[in-house]
Amino acid sequence: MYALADCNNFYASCERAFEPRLEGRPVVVLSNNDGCVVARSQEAKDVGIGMGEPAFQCRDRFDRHQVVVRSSNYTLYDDMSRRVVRSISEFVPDIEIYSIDEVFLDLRPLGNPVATSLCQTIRDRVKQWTGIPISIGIAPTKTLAKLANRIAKKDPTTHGVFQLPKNDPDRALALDSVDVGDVWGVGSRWGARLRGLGVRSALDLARMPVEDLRKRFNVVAQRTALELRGVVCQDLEDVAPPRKTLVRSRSFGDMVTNFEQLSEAVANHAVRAAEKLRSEGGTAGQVSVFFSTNRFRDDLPQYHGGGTVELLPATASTPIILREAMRLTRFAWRQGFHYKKAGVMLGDLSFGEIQGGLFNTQDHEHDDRLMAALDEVNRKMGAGTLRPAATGVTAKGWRMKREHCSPKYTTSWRELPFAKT
DNA sequence: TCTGGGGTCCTAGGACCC
DNA sequence: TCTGGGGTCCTAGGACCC
Repeated sequence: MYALADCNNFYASCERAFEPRLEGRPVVVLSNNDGCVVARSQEAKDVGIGMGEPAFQCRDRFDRHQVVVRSSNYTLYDDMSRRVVRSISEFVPDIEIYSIDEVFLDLRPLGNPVATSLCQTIRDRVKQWTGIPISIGIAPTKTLAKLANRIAKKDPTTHGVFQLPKNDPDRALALDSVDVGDVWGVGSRWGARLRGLGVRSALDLARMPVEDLRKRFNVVAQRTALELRGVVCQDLEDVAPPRKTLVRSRSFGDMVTNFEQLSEAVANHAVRAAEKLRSEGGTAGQVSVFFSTNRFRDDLPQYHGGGTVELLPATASTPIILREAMRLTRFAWRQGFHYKKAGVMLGDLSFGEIQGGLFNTQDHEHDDRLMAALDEVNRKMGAGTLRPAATGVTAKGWRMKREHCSPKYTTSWRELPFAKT
């Protein structure tokens, strides 16, 4: 048996955990740049605010229902996520961290009869220790655990924990209650195509001939259907496979029309990407730069530019990555467009042993020591204390909007919450 | 005026190898 | 009348996830 523990309305719940007065009120959290709604409390869902809706289209509803609006505070959410995971690991050692708000649990070593009551205990403790409400679904495959979790969230009689029934008629009933588009692995495109074939529910999908799915869709769709039948196709990944790419990108607060501002933004992304890569102990064999205009502005000419170069030898050195990123930017730059977004992607990553080139006689020790010193200063004195001049000093034009951000309650001494007596 | 950011996997087709 | 067989690697596009 597997279980999926999923935090309810995670970002909104994090905001609430430190501001109890938000309990019972509609709360939404916006994406970077205060652009779209990315999390909603139950009350916000109830007044019809959709996932992913642009904030400016919700303004009236925000006012009408006195919705509490927050910019996203990933420093807080990352730390709260860590706390939730640590709490769950006290009870179940074999886990897979699937996303910032989801954890798969391997219940196989534990035996079946205790599963539901154990998960009920986990749910209560996580709430008590972190303030975050979670729901847990229990089933023989990950896809079914996802489905069971959905039922645990929707049906109040489950009290947040639902184990998929073992006997056939009851299980069929549960599967039939879930829309095919809500199955893990079925997105909006496949959902529409499946409905066109008369497949409405998770049960219909489970009963579809898998060879058909393989032919019409692909092997991923076939696996999804098998998992719905209780055939394990995806095991728990308790050690995370090394990442293959690392991206840092942002939309700009305002449109950018001149080269200096754009290259400043790219420089910042390059520096942050290199820092992140070093913090994970990796090196990159490839760096890409990309920038683009605002795709929603049909009245303006569109342009997507960028390029990629190899890094030989692979490196995580800020000066080298920055130099290459700046070269790519100069090369791909076109005058006369209104730019809205830029980013840097590091690829061909390796972790552990660095691949040395046959003709590489360069000495990296100097660079490694320099980067270690840089990271140490920034760790002690605050991010960005030491940085290349190319990253600029004003962030004019491209700085992102973040007008409703809560404090870093759990990671900054200066921002600790106060309890008033 | 205002529309996020960061990932993975699969498939098909083309280039290239012997 | 007639033009092999078997492979790998890379890329772009499309789908999915949170």
